Amino acid sequence: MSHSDTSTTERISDAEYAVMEALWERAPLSAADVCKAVGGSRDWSLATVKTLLSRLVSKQAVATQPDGRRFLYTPQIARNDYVGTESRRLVDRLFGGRAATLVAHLAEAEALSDDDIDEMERLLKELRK
Amino acid sequence: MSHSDTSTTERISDAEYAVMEALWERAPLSAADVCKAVGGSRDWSLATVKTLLSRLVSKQAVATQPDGRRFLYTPQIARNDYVGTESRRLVDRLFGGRAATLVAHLAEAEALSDDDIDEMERLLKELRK
DNA sequence: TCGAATCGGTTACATCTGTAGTCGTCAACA
DNA sequence: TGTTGACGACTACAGATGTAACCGATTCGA
Repeated sequence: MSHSDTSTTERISDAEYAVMEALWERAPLSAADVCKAVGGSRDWSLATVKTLLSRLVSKQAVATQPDGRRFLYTPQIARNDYVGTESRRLVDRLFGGRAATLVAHLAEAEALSDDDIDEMERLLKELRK
Repeated sequence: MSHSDTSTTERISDAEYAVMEALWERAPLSAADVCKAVGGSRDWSLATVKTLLSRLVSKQAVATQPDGRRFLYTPQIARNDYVGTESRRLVDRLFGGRAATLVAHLAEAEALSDDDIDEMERLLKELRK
């Protein structure tokens, strides 16, 4: 585990993840802000958002910072770390750890755009350097 | 959705997935067989395996076929379809649908072996054809 | 200053998930 | 032929998850 130990890896649920997205996007937010921010994708009541936020706080995935009346919430885990962990999980689970197999599946499913292909080639060239 | 509509996409849980793995591997199996087959990774009682199997049956992810005394279970959804759907889910959720971004993350996390890189390059060359 | 709008915290509750025990049945063995 | 196993079906139950109402405190507008 060479990287910064990724904190106490408590799983983040789907709904919780949507909240994290909002937080990663727009720095420190109040519960109401988050509610508005995710309003597009999910139609949650403020109460729901507050529940998700407290759960994330217990999981130490976000930290609170008092701001007079209310709290401002800030992600405690980097989006990069989370995304990395999740990707790895999937690759391990579904493809025996072989990322190439994942790509093969996406390819077979025609799930790759020309841009995707271009970018991946660029990436691989970079890696090979 | 060009492929055979992937059935009523009921989510398959982690534990259920382990059972599916066994079934995908060794064709039609009895509950006891499955129990033995997954014995390596998970240490489940036969009862647990039976519960998971019935849930999978309700979800129409596996079908039963009477074999005298017992049932034989067979996957109803192709491993390829499942894996494809899950990969797509992840890419959509975490990378805004851009598979290249996934690869970028795996790369950054040094999660790609040389073999992975080789194979991906081969794949991409193939796709570009 | 008094009521309305906010806040965070607490409680609620149905569903899903992981894990397993119990029950009725039927078949095979003794 | 009666007993013991093996089976599937049903039941159980704690923890996670999705979704939200209620409550007490506070602040802000009238």
